[in-house]
Amino acid sequence: MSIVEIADAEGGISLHQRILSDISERIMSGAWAPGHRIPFEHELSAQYNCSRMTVNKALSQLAKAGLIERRRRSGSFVRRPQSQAAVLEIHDIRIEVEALGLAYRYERVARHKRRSSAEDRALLELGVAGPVLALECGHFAGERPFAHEQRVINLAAVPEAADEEFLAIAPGPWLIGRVPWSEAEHRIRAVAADRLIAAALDIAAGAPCLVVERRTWSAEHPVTHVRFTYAAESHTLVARFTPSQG
Amino acid sequence: MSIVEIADAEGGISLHQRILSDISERIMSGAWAPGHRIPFEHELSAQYNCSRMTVNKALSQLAKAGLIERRRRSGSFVRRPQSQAAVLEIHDIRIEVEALGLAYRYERVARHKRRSSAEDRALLELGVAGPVLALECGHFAGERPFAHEQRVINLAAVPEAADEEFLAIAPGPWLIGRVPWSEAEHRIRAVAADRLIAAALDIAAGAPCLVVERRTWSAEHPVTHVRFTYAAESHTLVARFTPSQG
DNA sequence: GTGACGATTATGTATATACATATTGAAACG
DNA sequence: CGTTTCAATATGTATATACATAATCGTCAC
Repeated sequence: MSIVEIADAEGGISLHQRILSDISERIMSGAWAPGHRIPFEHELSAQYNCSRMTVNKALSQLAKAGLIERRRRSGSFVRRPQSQAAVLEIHDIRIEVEALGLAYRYERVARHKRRSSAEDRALLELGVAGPVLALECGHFAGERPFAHEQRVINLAAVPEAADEEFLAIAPGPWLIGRVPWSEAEHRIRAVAADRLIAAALDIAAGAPCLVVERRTWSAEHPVTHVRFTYAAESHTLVARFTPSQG
Repeated sequence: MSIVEIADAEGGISLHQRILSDISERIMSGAWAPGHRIPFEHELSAQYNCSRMTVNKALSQLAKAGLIERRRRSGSFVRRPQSQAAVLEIHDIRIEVEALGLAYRYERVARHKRRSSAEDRALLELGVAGPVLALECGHFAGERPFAHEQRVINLAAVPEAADEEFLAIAPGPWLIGRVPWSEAEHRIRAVAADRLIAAALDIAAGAPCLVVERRTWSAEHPVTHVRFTYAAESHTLVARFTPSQG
């Protein structure tokens, strides 16, 4: 939960949330500039006529969200937000397509079980060779191709995947909920469609495409690498951010 | 012997953090699957031989982080990860170029002060007409164009910008630190280079480009809209996500 | 049966209190 | 004069307690 969300809920809510939103309001508006020392806990507890614990709860949350910095014996100070971090939501393609009011269709194009090639190992950042499942899938919005999916699953990490054909269910939704993932990395870039992608998306070769690659780890073990390719017009990623590092 | 002394001897960190990490460990590893009911506060406080408040602090943080869901009278349950959100870090272009080991150069191409056009108001999501500053800038890595910047600044929100030529400093760094921003939105997509962009980036017209658009607000007021266009090969956005531990 | 109602239970919030810890500034001392 | 020591102070963590709130369960009257 971001500070803004916390701050937004200003209605009939708990006292420590009110204190939190009051303070974040003053920081956001610039009334308390970076470096400003905010009142001590005992001052705020006097102002709000509450215990120090209640103030402490609010200030601790502000500190964890990165809005303020706390120093023993010195007090709490407004921080300047430094890293521009955006929260990028990546939705299920089915949801995305249906949100556009179009019929979603999924199609498994190809499925190969094999020992990992050097390329597979590079994609998965896998040290040793082992069995992998390579998948190629199409996602359609109405009759038009929406996205093309190329995926490699590390069967050492997800052995159950070897028995799944992925004809009815896409590998993304299948993996979610089955494999608890601990880390993920996205790479987003623009590319020109090669012949394979052009055919799959029914666009001209060389046309611009948005590529989203995702690598997922579960407890240090590489799970899967997936590359989604979207035709340029069909897709925009939207990310929102607030100055907090919540 | 106090609880604090025990905790200090075992981990060095605080007790509620230890409880928090113990639980999130079990969730991540899959030992506690989604839907699993985690022990009640009073059970955990007995297990850890601490007060309910300490357990409550840990569980509240897990709930805020989205790892568990709490229901009165029923208990706390492991949640299924639903929205795949990634933290997308967007760096200063200078930093980015210099990280590649290349010399950074900035160039202001054009600067116009004008009343906002309908297009400007659409970009800024501005209701009423008012003065804006339109800028066009080039960012270079070595001798090669790296990114092209097209920006509109709402002079009603940032009047000081009217007196700045932006010849020596890029508008991005200038704005950061001067305007406390409260919210921003990114849109990321792939486009084919039009003639203007092709000339600016020294690529062929129609070549794929990555476009990052950013809109910034400060306390409900639109501040700026900026569009960065990168040649496809020159740029990849990277986003990482680790389920947080509150 | 079934609907009303109260008991039970788990979480949510807040309190007063206590002691730990880090840091600052000033006093004491060699 | 410089260094050490110590007290003051603000935050950090934990406790025991209290009452509020929401949801669920069982009982009892109708």
